[in-house]
Amino acid sequence: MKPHTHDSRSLVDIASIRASGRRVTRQRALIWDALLHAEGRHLSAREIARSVRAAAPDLHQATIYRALDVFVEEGLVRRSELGDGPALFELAAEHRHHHVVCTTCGAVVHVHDDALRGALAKVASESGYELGDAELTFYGRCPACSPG
Amino acid sequence: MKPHTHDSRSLVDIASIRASGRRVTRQRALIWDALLHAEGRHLSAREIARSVRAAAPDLHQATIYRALDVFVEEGLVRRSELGDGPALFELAAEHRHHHVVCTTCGAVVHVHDDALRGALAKVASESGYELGDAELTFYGRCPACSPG
DNA sequence: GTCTCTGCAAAGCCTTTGCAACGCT
DNA sequence: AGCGTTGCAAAGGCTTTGCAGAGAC
Repeated sequence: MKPHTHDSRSLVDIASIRASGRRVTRQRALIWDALLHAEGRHLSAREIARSVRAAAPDLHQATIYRALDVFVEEGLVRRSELGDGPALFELAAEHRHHHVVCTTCGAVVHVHDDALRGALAKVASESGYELGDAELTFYGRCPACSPG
Repeated sequence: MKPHTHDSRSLVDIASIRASGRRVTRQRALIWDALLHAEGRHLSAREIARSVRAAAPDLHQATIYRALDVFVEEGLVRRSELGDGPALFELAAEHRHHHVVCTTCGAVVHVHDDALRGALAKVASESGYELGDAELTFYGRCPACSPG
C-alpha cells in the first residue's frame, strides 16, 4: 500500500458509477486499483493488463478497454493521446493540469493549469472556439535528454 | 540553429532532399503537390492517396507513408496527431503555429505562435524541458458546434 | 551501374465489436 | 431475476515491413 499524500481532495470512489446503473465488478475494481497505484504515472491499456495479470490472468484486454471507456464517460479517468503510441490513462481526481512529453525518452511531467490560463483565454478569443476543458500537450526535451 | 530571421515565404523545394542522397521520384513529386495544393489544410495519408489517384492510380499507400516519412525527416513536412484519427500532414514552410481542433466536427484552425510565447516560456521554466519547437493542440468546440 | 525507391502483400499495433455465458445488484 | 458485463475470437483502421523489380542519379 502506498501512504497518503497531502492531497486534500477526497479520493474518488469507483462505486460512484453505480449511480448510472453501471456495475462494480471484480475486473473493474482491479483496473481501478492499477490506476490508483500508478502514482501520477500515465498507464496504457497494456500496462494495466500487465498490472492486473497476477490477480486475474484471464482478464481480457477488451475488458480493460471497455472499463476505461466507462470510467472516462463517468468522468473518473482521463484519456490522453501523448505522442505516437497507445492512449494513456490516469485518474481524473487530481487538479487540472497539462502534459509535457519528452520526445526522446517519452517522460511525462505535469504543469499546473495556472501557467496557461491566460494563454487559453487568448487562444479561445482568437479562434472563436470554446475551450472549456482544454488540456494541452507540450513536446520537448527533458533535462536528461537535453544536449549540452 | 537557424540564422534566418524570417524567411519571406520562399517556397521550400522538394529537390532539396537530393542533398541527402534521396531521390525525387514521380510519386514523391505528386505527393508533394498534394500537400502544396492543400492550402493550409491538413491532409491524412488517405486524403493524399485520393488526391494523387487520378494522376497515378497505382501509387500505393505504402509509398505515401514512406514519402511522408522522408519529408518529415528532411524537415519539409510536419506531422500532427490531432485527435483519434489518422495522422495529418502539412508543409512545414509556413510560420510556426498551433492547432485548435473541434471535438465535435473535427475542424482545425491555426493560432499564431505569438499568443503563446509567454506561456511556452513559463512551461519551459516550470518543467525544465526544452521546448524549442513545441507545437500545441487545443481541443474545444468551434462556433458552429457550440451549443446555444 | 549503383543504390534508392516502388508496388505488392502480408503483418503489425492498438482498439472495437458480436455473441453467449456470467455475475452484480 | 434482470440486465449490465465478461471472455473470446474476429475484424477494424492505420501504419510498417520484406522482397524483387523498376527507376533516379
